[in-house]
Amino acid sequence: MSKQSCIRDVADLNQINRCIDSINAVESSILKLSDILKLAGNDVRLKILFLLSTEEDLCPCDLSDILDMTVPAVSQHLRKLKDAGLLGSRREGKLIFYSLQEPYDELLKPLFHQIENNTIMEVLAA
Amino acid sequence: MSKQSCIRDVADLNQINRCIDSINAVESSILKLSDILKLAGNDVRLKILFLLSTEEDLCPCDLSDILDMTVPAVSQHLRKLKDAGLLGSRREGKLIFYSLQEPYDELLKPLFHQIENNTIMEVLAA
DNA sequence: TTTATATTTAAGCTATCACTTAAATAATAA
DNA sequence: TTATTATTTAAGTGATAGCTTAAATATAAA
Repeated sequence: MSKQSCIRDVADLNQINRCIDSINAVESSILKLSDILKLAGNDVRLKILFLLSTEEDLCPCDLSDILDMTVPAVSQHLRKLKDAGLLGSRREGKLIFYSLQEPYDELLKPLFHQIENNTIMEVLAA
Repeated sequence: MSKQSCIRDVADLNQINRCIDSINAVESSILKLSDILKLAGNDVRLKILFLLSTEEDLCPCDLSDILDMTVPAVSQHLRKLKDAGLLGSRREGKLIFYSLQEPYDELLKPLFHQIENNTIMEVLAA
């Protein structure tokens, strides 16, 4: 309210206050979800997440081949996903295998479902 | 394959080729979805989308009050969402009302569901 | 130990993001 | 017309993203 305010007399104050309350009630969820979506909102990372939704686990070296990117570039994406808790990792000798963490699997499933069914492209066409 | 290749002999070439094929099959869907998620991966825009999933429509002036932001800042977010086709707009005199476009409503519904149920925060706690 | 492999980290660079303020545009009212 | 209100657009700025290359770290094999 501080910076400015709608001054037109047709403004629906009920609606505005309802919206303010609505946002207040979910503020922290929104912040958390937008952080997750920010990570998923990059084609390289979305590919990694998508692959790990079906593959048990993958190492940076594999992903570098699959995505046709340098290993450091892949590694830096993996780090972000791991820092946010979306991925876990396990060492096996010289290799480090990354896998999708359970709860995020659930969260992302509906989106991946749309990818596999190419529903997204239908949306695009509409 | 160009830049480098896994040279370890334990590399699962079957898995790598399966992944390459898998990504190729959904490449365009991934690109489209990551663009959408990039837009949703910002707390201001996610709030706008969330509000418009329940409110019929809202104008920049209302959103400026609700989100406590300057009108130009709101307007620039709305522009991005509209350019991507997530929002539509309708003029009514001096006011311009933005609303969520149908197919994206469907796409985002599962995410908003998680917000409303605070499932996200449970994930966070896990 | 030395060597090789896998991965991470660091530094640098360009592009993009999200805001700010000021100016431009559009519609209405006086 | 002029003035007011709603919105957009534009220019400028500091912060961040995502890559590159080079160097550091970690494990295992010779």
